[in-house]
Amino acid sequence: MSDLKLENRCPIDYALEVFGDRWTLIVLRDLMLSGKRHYRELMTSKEGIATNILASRLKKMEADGLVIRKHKPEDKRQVFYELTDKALDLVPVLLEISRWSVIYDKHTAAPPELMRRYQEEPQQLIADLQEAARVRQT
Amino acid sequence: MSDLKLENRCPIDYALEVFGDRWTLIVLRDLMLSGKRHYRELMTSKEGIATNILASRLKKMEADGLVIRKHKPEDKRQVFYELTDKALDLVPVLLEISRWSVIYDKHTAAPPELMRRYQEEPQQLIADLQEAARVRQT
DNA sequence: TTATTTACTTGCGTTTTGCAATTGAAATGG
DNA sequence: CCATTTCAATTGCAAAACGCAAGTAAATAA
Repeated sequence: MSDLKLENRCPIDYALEVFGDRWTLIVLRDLMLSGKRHYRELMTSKEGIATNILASRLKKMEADGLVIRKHKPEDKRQVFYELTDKALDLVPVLLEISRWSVIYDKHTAAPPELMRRYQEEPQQLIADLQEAARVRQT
Repeated sequence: MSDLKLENRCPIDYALEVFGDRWTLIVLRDLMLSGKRHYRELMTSKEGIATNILASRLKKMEADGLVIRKHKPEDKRQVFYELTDKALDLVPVLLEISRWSVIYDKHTAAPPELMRRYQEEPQQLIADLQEAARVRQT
């Protein structure tokens, strides 16, 4: 309904539809690289996401197959968001973006050790970050 | 003035400020991979960018050091946008995003030959695309 | 000298965002 | 138990961004 040209879509265009807004990538970063899993944790990012925006983005991310919304059995109030393979496969994109930012932002706060590892053994770092994210959510 | 926390900025956050909106990445794609250089060419993207939005984005991209606005000597009406190294260094990001989209969008329109080359000799492909873009704008 | 092309700008209605207050369900404390 | 707190949102509203159509200025073409 919302998209009239489902066939032959440019890959950049598809990516923009899924995570091409100010907040989705911030949420993905926090889930994938900062180990956050709960709504209240995602609220604490220093970029200051508004609660209604966070809720709407998480809903869209679930619809797009990036996260799975689950309740904690021992406390049914609490919800945690599990990353799918589709989301975890964005780790290389996040790292490549970071590489670029480190070069061009003189005030960058990227962890030097992380970027050094990305330069020296990118494949291993990617696998490690994905594995770490997977372990967290079980 | 606009950014109060210039120091210690997350690399993802910096990237979002520079090209984290629906249209900047579309314009960069057209300039870098489709060989467009003129305003009128950028207007023809099938995503349908509005003329005022394109103008405002080009202005911001110039302010952010991604493009340089130049007049054609032989026709002073015409303007062309030259990519800086800062922009050309986003080629790996565009390719990595494309790699992801090709996997997860079943209606992808990515050129298969391009993606095959990216898999087999990524560094050479990146260099070739950057060189091709550089040659176009002189 | 009139028409056309090019690269925008302006005006305006619609949509999205940001902020604050509120809600409802579930757990916790007294 | 019953009141309070926690958690994950939702709602209402003002402000900003966006999308569309029309208009403008400078340069070239006819």
